Amino acid sequence: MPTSDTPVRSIERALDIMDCFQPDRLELSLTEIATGIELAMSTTSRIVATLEKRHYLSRNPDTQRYSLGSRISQIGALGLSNMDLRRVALPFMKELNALYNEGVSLYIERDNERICIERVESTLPLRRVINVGDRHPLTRGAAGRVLLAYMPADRRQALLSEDPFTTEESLAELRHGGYTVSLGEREEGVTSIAAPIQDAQCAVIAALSMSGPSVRFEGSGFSDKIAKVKRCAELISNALGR
Amino acid sequence: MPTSDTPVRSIERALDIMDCFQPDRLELSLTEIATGIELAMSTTSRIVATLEKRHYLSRNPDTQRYSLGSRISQIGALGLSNMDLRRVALPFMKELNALYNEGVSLYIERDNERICIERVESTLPLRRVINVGDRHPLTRGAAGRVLLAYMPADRRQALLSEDPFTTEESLAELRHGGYTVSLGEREEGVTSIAAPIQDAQCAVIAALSMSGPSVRFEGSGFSDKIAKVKRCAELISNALGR
DNA sequence: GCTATCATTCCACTTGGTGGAACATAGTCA
DNA sequence: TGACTATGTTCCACCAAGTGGAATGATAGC
Repeated sequence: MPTSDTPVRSIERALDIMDCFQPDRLELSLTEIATGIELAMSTTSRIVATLEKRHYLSRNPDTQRYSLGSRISQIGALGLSNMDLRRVALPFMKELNALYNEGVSLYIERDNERICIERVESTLPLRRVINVGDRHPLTRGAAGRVLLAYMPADRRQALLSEDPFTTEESLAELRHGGYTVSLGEREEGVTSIAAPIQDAQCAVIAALSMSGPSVRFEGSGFSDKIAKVKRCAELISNALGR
Repeated sequence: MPTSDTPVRSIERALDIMDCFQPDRLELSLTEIATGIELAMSTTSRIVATLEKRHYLSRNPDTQRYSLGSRISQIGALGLSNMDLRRVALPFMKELNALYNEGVSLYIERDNERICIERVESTLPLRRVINVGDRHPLTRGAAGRVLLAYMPADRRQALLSEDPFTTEESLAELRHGGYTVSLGEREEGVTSIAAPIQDAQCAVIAALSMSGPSVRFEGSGFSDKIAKVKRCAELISNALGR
């Protein structure tokens, strides 16, 4: 944190209020909250009302007591699913990046597209630039194909009918081989290798991809790169509890 | 919200910042945040620094970009597991309460004790008062016995060796019958009937209990009450996806 | 080396945020 | 049934917390 600054007091007080709620103190009265954070009732009331308005707290109409609101669950779900996945995956991604100095990225499926949620870039001047938050179709590109391969069949078929670039045969092959390769499908001159990442229930929740200029992927080292990408995805899956 | 009050502006701004993060915008620069909430860079920097200090946001040291912090996951988990269970259970609990006008409560296990996370009280003057947040042992009382019965055997045996009031035989009987009864075990003159609540994976995650003065539980209607408590617990389990 | 952009720090200004007091409501008890 | 207590709401005078513009620093790209 910037050294010259001090935290915003009102915001700290609001966070103090949210921190009052614990596994054994899921519901609190206004007085309990005020006592817990050692503030005047009027001050507490105003801050609590602000949090309630924004659904960070909710008030039980029967007991008039407060508990954490639905917005907490929403942003918590946002944090839990993707934050932990990214945090677990990042060290492995960095290792893979260090091996070849090529871009390594992590994709999940959202709204029938894939989204990059983490990436480690190449430091070489010629590189495939990828940004966290970038959205791409599922039907084109190696990482998209991985996510597509493990989708429910009806959803997959709907997407393939819209863009029949990939076939069910090649997706079956992917599931069998545990990886796929894209040669310039989305970007001319770019090669990508992608493999599935599984969670503790063996569900495919993400795709790991390594990509870069095709000129650097040609030659005898290609199958070594494939093996390393698959291995990296396996290591991430194991770290997630598979 | 109290009508005369206005929300605390600084707090709303902090919440606005947290609301900037979306499934496809997991990581944002300071400028992106400032643009998103239409505030000066200096103001944004100060608010962001406050949230970062409290781990509601975290800064990627490599990219200098922000994402939701670990504290979000923590309080989100607090909300998700118990909030949803309570919300799902409450309508059924109210129905059971309306049938007999006796106290109905919901318990989960935490740290080898049971905690009340929701309750609907009787309106009769003579009633067994129960408060959300109350903690009780697992070895005494109907709801505790339910949670005990479905614990891992080693943990259960450790608790039974400390307080051998209940036996493995009676717990086996409970598992077979799907309910248990307490006649004044924790409170003289109080009777409780409890049944297990299961989640989508059939794991017992909570105990439903109906309790009140023993004088109102005596007589021919008792087995009717038992059946209704079991049924209520089943309905809740089904609503949770079992 | 220069430029543009992003981020940090500083500080004068003002109004947002404060808490005490008054008031309202509900529950308890003799 | 009235007095008392506890909880929660509303009001408002006061002041310092919070603000944003300006200056400065850092970094990346050309």
